[in-house]
Amino acid sequence: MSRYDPKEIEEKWQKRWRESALYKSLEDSGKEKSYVLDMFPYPSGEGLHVGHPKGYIATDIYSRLQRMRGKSVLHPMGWDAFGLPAENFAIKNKVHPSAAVERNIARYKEQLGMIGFDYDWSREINTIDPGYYRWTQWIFLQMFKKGLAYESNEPINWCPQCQTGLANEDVEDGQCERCNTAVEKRRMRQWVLRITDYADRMLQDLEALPWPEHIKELQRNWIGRSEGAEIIFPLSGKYKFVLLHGFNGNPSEDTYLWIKKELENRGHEVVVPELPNTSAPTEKEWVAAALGAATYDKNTIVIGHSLGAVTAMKVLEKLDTTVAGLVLFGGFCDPNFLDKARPFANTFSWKFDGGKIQKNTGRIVILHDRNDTAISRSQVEALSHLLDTPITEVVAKEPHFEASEEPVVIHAALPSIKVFTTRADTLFGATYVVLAPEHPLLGELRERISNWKEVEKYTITAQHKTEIERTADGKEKSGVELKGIKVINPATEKEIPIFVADYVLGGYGTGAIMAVPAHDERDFAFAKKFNLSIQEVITGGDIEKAAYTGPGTLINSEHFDGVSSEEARQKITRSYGEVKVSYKLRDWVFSRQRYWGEPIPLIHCDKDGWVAVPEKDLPVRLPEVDHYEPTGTGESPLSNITEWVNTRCPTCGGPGRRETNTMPQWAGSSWYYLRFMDPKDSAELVSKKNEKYWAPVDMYVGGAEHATRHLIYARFWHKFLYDIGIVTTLEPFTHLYSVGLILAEDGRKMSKRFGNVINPDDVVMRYGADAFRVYEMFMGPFENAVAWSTDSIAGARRFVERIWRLAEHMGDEDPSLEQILHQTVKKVGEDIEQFKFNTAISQMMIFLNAVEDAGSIGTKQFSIFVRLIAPFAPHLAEELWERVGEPYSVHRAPWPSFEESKLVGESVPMVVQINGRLRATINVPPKADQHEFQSLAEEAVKERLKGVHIKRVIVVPGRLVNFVVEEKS
RNA sequence: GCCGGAGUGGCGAAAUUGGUAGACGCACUUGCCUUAGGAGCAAGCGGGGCAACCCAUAGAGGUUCAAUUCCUCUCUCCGGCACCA
Repeated sequence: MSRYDPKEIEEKWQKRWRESALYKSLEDSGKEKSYVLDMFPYPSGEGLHVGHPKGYIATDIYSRLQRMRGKSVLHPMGWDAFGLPAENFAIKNKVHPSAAVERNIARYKEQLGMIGFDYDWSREINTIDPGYYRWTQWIFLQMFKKGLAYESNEPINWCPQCQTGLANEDVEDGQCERCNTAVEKRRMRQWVLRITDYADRMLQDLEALPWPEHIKELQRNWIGRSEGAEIIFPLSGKYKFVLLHGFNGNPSEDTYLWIKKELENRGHEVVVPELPNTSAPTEKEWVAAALGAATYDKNTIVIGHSLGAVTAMKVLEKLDTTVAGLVLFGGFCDPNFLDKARPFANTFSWKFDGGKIQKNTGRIVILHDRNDTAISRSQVEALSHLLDTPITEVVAKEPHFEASEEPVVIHAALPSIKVFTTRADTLFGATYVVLAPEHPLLGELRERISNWKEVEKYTITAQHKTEIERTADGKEKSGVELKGIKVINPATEKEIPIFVADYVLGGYGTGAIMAVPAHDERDFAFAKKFNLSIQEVITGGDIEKAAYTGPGTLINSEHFDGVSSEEARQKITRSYGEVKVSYKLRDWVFSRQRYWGEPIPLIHCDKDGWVAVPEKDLPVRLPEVDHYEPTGTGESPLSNITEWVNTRCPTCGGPGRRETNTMPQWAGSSWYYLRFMDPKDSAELVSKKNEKYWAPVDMYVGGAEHATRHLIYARFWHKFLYDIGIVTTLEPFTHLYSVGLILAEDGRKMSKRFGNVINPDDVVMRYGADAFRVYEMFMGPFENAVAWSTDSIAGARRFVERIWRLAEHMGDEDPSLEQILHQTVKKVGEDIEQFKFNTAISQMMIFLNAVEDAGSIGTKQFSIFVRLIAPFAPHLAEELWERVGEPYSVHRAPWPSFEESKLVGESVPMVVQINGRLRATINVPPKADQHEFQSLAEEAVKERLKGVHIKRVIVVPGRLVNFVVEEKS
């Protein structure tokens, strides 16, 4: 037999596999399917190092086993080529990203090709392909249409190095995950995806997933659900309310009477003027009547319902003074109603001076009833835009707030601070309230805050701090009291002070907390520093020394005294607040101010606002440009391409401007696994038929670093696609393993920087692909991080060569090998299923040792063994398969089966113990009965049992006999 | 600080309804073969002891005839989150 020459046989079989399309995936085979997937790479300029293929080898072995088990296998590969890594590489090397990507992909394919993977390359996809990103854009549009994509101006993370906004998930320790630059907070226009709407479902469905526990735990922590209560702390002070009724209304309607009574009960003054000619109102008459009915000053809050809201705005336009608040419920600023036209469309002017209204008003509230029958969403959005005020969406008791009681209006009318707490039981101990520096109420109350300058300075400083500075300042608390205003603790009814402090985060809960210094460590530190009162309300600690955060019994809490904190939490929530759930997960900031990404398919029209690009016009192609460097201004480089930006509004045909931000790196990878099922389909994202056949991914393998990014995003998109009927499974990935890192021989991470990178090409050249594959799988448990060892790979090569030489020792079937062969068949199959490749290989080594001891192996036995090794060393196995005269290909040969009866031999070793200590090992027939085992054991240790008293005998059939003895006295 | 996971020879590790601790491999030692070997073959390889045996799975306790495995406490390492109310 010839010398083992891996290069020769590997090239030979790789060519043959390619030419015979051996690994082509078919959906109409009538077979059971198995979808095995690797997290597809972004093709970086550095090429692969030996760590990258580890996961690919595992899926390759797994998918080959599935194929031999008679399944129809989908094991595809593609490229995640949009995003910062590719773009930064291109900028650095002064090439166009698309050219760089093309070059890098060619290199990757060459490297992957050498290792002998069973990918079906006819299904290759690339996220930068317009035929692909057309569907990425399409998914975004479906989200936009469902209100899951929204425009926001909240402060977000900004990386000054990459010059783009980032999602929460892209920030690690306050640094940009890509370039480790400290991120800043920056207020800018963004598209944001409402991933938090799916938080609960993602959490719930996680439970049943058979994923590794550590990955599930990472996701749970990242989503960070906590149940608590929202409690309203009203601002102290008395107001005069002017309540303006609507079209066809009058002051004695139940709704208005009820609102009036509720406010008066709280000690406020309420005026409800009767507006004239209510079935044929005119702006002139109504505004005059409203102005004449009351004096307006800084203690006035104007409430307007429906047309009364329009009147209220007109009133405010005319005032020279500032009022405390403006509350609009069922309001609008154009007469395009959902249901029917109304006669005042022409008797009111629909021009408003939004700036003036804002200037004349402290606090503006726009209440919109989700079920309103007259007011459309776009009408409220226009109103929101006019007054630069977010919409407060609620569900009224009756549509358009027409029930006899509408508590949401009272809540909105009274200036108050809503806090989120998980410790409602400590409400009586809340001695102050703290707002986050971003809290909108600060600006709204500026007229009434006597130290506004100081407060403003603090908030600006706090918001300009980077996350690193904010946490580096550490546990040292800072903050400023809002002088001149106070809130009322709803439980104690006492006035308590309000602070602004950056230990309260704007993005979490309501951005405001009730501070309970006696029972919260942070509040305790803050109260000590500012000398605030500390009120103990839970027994069990010593609040002189420290906050007590444990459970206990309530004290100083009026009629709740004596109740356990557990129980009080529910009771107090019920009395003073409502149950609420908060998440650490933030909505997904989805815009990037960079060139190399999918254009967001929206057009802005002055008349219609943001309009979706019609589906027939997708994809919105990324324009070819010479200069694509980031602008740094917060605008995407695309904004400079006027001929691309300027377009027509798809709705009205008027002038429109394209959205110039692009999508983040994670967009294309959030659904790519679906496209592999049907990569060429131009009519559908994925055809119903193919989705039904292949989905979900049965086995998914990739790095653990994706647990809180890609795997969260993909699960979110999948659930959305489920909701709109594109996919039929609740989860995208059934089984998941995270691949353990391969470290360099020096124990550090492999990196160009350290000069310790090992290149797979060199390893394959020297040891062969099969030895390389076996070595990587034998290094240790799949999920462990292990250091590369050149010494050890020689062992893998030795193993491969010993198998090669086995072909020289073919003879008659050797019955002595039967038992161990069947054991090996069983173990290798089971271990591959469980990703325990290291023990599968060790079992094959044990078998090989046994064959060498026996001196020869039968042809049939050899053919079984070749099939076992085929997933691990596919080239070697194919060559040996051919040499023993079996028909092409071993990779389509049936996986061997084992016989239960052959797993056990004529005799089995059994342990004999005395007092639990090993005293003999004997061979016994496996099927003997208890007494036989015992007497055989007794015989073996006869001498030792002389002169002792046997108290007890434990017999584990076929395994062990233990004599419990004591010295005869 | 909180939440996960782990700790077994010189090294990677194996061993689960509790039942021979260290399989398999690397490195190492000795010998054989060889002009030569980064090849092959044979033997050895946790510690102590001439031996019978004894000790040993991070440490301490416990349950059990029997514990790497179950329970309690402590220590160390890795990963994640981190002022999340």
